[in-house]
Amino acid sequence: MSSVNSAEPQTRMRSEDRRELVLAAAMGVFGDFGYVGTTTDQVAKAAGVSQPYVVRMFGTKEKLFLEVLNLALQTLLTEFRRVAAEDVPDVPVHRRLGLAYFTMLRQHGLLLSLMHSFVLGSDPVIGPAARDGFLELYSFLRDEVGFSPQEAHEFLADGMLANTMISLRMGDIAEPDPRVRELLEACFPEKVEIVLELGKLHRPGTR
Amino acid sequence: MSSVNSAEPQTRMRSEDRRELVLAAAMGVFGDFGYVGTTTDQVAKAAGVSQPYVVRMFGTKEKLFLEVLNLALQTLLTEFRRVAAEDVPDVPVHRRLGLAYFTMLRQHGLLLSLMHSFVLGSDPVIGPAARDGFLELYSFLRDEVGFSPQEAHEFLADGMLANTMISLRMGDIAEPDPRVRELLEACFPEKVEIVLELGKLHRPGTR
DNA sequence: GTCTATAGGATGATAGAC
DNA sequence: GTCTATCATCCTATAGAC
Repeated sequence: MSSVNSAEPQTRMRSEDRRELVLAAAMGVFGDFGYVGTTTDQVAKAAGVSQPYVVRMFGTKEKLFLEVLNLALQTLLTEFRRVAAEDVPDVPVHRRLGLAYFTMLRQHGLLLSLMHSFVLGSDPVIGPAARDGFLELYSFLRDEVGFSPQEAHEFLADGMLANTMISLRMGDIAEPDPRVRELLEACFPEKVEIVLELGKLHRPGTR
Repeated sequence: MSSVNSAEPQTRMRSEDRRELVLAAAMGVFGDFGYVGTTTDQVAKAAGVSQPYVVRMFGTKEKLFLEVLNLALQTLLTEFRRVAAEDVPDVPVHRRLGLAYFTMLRQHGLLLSLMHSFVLGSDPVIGPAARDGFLELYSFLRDEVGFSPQEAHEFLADGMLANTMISLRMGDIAEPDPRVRELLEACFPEKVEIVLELGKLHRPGTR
């Protein structure tokens, strides 16, 4: 109810801003360690606030994850919509979406958090949310992009394979196996470097 | 060092047998809840032994998971090898392997445990093991089956999509959305029923 | 809006008996 | 080979001050 006093110390922010900040941090941490593997304290540290404050803002860790999920999915869809609407001759939608997908990998944790939710189908709360999200994505491909069921199938399959290999940190430098490169080359020509780079960047510290 | 006394009570087993029993139970539980989400006590209950005994047998929860992983991968490869060796005219290897994959879904937790490991790339111990496993699978497809990189790509992509949708419990009855069926139909014609059934069967109790 | 202190509830692992 | 008892740790969430 009180308006923001601009003379306050900088550590004080409008709650909207702090919320976004914490959400972004949470997305990164959840992406690295998964829902169960993530501690509200890790999120707090990543956001530069105290652990109880994180809980205070979102109620529970579960609700925080659900918000992250929602944010990730909406961001993905928004970007897809933007790209799909562009009218680029010579480059089919299919390909534009694929490129956009790899661009999203730069948003730390976005696709990884989604992937982690997909694996939580057995959870009574997160499971239904994850299923809804997956279906929303499918419906987008069918209704808005105009993909046939088969086109959607192929697009999703490639997406899940990409997610898996990013989650696996296939680019981890500890793996000099030439097979890694061949595998990535076969799966995502032109995008090998991105995956390899992410394998290095996304190396979180030991818990 | 002592030989088994057959007069012992039935609750006493040869350690090899008990080991296999616990491993099988662990595979199921890990498949449902993931590595972090699984409790050694859940495994113990599923196997009908005490929690400390589970730890005693495998040292740590981490080592137990690594053994489950290894077992799952070897079982999968063994089955693939068997099927690939068959000489069935009119049915290409590609298709035989695909069918075998869905057959493996019956082994509770086998593919799900593998999937959960793939998502743990950031873990300093499980990550490398998971990467090795994935590469072993890829090498099998290339070297033993004779797939081209592109064929391997497609096979793996479909596999990961299948894993994802099984993990998501897409067949959950709480989701009567007709879209679910269309999606499954598009992705895995002929295998829709299996996926739906598993969505129902694999509903674990609340934790 | 944000923090410190802390309660309360798991959970992995150890000790030691049978 | 298997169990009971139990410790030590960690982690979510609450209470309450500033």
